[in-house]
Parts: sequence; structure tokens; C-alpha cells
Amino acid sequence: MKLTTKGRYAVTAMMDLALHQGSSRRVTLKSIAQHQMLSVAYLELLFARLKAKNLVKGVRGPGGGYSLSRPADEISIFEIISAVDETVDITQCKGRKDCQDGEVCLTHELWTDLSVKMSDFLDEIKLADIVDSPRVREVAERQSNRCRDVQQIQHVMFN
Amino acid sequence: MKLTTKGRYAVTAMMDLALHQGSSRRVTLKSIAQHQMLSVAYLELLFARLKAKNLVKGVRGPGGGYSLSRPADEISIFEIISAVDETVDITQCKGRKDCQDGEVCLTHELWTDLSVKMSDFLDEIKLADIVDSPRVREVAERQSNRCRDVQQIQHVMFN
DNA sequence: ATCAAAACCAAGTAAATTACTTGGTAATTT
DNA sequence: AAATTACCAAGTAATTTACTTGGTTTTGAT
Repeated sequence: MKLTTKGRYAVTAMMDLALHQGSSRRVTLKSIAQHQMLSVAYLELLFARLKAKNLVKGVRGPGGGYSLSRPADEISIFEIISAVDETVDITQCKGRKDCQDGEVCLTHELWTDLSVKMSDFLDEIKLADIVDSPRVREVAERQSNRCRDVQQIQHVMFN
Repeated sequence: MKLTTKGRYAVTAMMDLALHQGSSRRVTLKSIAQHQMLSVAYLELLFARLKAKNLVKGVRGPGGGYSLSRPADEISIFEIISAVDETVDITQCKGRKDCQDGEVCLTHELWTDLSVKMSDFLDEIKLADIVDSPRVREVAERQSNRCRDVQQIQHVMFN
């Protein structure tokens, strides 16, 4: 269990998809990149992993973009994070499960216990749990309006 | 809330202290370094932060070392992790709490909600909770014997 | 048919963080 | 006095993060 900005980007991007899920419109990496202040290419790498773990599906061409490949209440935060942050190294005593004369070392076990607790915790929190609160829906409404406005302005200014 | 190998090193090192707390013996960075396969100097940096947050106290000179500055049931995992991993950046809209026309951006809020949940979870897990299980005590017993053996062997071999 | 918008792909680079190294000083026990 | 330990600073190598460039494929719209 590891948790860095990479995992955060993935989770917030997935939130973006979940929020736009109802309107049957796909979400482009471009829009996420603008929203999150990231480059499209970097998001592409993250979404390649999300896709490999079957969390999103992409559609090419104009009007294309990404959407969740499963309902938001069936996707856990843990799945998202572990898709991109890939549960690394665990401990020093890597491949061989035994260190110090055939016994699993103590700190290894203790950390693993804790790590499992954290994973279980985040595996019980689904994307829908975070996105479905009424307050959030309200904000989302306002945001998406504002977002459209911003995009129109940008379109006028830069195209 | 961030969680990397740095946090893991800190937590496992604190477990080491907690396990040796009863025997009134201090734990040297050297022994932790050997146990965790890390350099002493790197541990020094971590312990400087743990000390700054008043989680450990150090005693100099021969027979010196580190010990917990509070009982293990009053030190949470969250405290340890945030002492060394220092809760970074949060989101793109850093200092100014408002982005997109005076409104807090949605993904920012959602991630913060989740982050708080994780922090609360790890703040309720105390060092003692992990170290005090009977199984662990048993393993610790064996380990500390084995550890002593290893140290004796190393002493004979290298000194 | 052509064009533009999007996903998809590969390979390299800059920046940041992680982990280490070196070379010390200060306190404390034996 | 000597050895052992914490404590400190500054630099470096390795890894990871985030980006850049330059493509290709697919697909909807004109």
C-alpha cells in the first residue's frame, strides 16, 4: 500500500468520470488535464493503467473520451490507487518470504498487518460513496455550468 | 495524507522502539539500521523529524539510543507518518482556497474528504494496537533472542 | 473523401524525492 | 582519556514523478 500524488490524480480523475457518468457524455483527457492542471500525456499514462485494470474504457474519435467501465458503487478507492501506484516493495525481505533464519521478520509482519488494514479500509470506500452526497451533487451542478462557460470563453479566445 | 517508503520506515522503526520499551533498554539507530537494511545517516534524518514532533527522545553516549517519548498507546500511526512524510501539497489550488471564480473546486473538496477519512482511520490506530497482540509478543521474544545471537556473531566476526 | 478530434503509443528529459555518503561536533559512560 | 552514541550539514546517486515531443490510429462531422 502506497499513496502518492499519482494515486491522488487517478482518484480525482475517476471522480471526474463518475460525476459526468449520468449525462452519458464521455470525458476527454483534455478536460481533465485543464481541470487538474496536468499534461494530457501524463494523464494518458495513468489512464493506460486504469484501462489495463478494466476501470475505464476509452472511445476514440471526435466526441470520444473516457467513461467508467463499471458502476461507481462497484469501484473502490483501493482499486484505483493500486492500479497506478502499484503496491511496491512491501519490505526489504522481498521475494524470499523468510529472513533471519527461516522466520518471517517481525517488522515485516507488523507492517503487512497494518497495510492490509489500510487496504481493506480503502477497498470498502467506493467511488459512489464520495461522489453521491447531496452537497457534492449541488456543487457539481454549479461547477459543470461554470466549466462550460470557461470552455466557451477559452474557445472564443484561443480558437 | 501521503504514504511512501519513508513513512513505512518511520512506522517500523517506531515499532522497534515500542517492542523494546519494556526492557528499559534504549534502541540505537545502528541496530535499527541493521534490522531494516538502511543507513544510519538516513535514519538520523527520519529521527530528527520524529524528535521534532516529540515522538521520540534520544540519549547520547554509550548505552544511549532512542526511546518513545510517550506510551505506545498514545502514539498514532498517523502521527508517525505525517511526521516524516509531511502532508504535502493537497491540490493544485494551493494557498488560495478558492479556484474557479471564488468557489472551492470540487475534486479538491472530494479528495480532502477522503484524505480526512484516511487520516482519522490511521489516527485511531495506535502503535500499541499493532505491537500488543499475543502472537506478536511471541515472535518478538524469539526475534530478540535471535537478534542477540546475530549481534554476538557479528561482534565475533567483525570486531 | 477529407478533416479534425480524440484515444493510443514510445522514447526521451527535467524536476523532485528518496536514500545514501562523507566528514564532522557534542554529550556521556566506562 | 577513549569509545560510543546522538546530532548536524552538505553533497551525490538512484529512483520516481511529471512532462515533452512526435508520432499512429480510430471515428464523427463536413
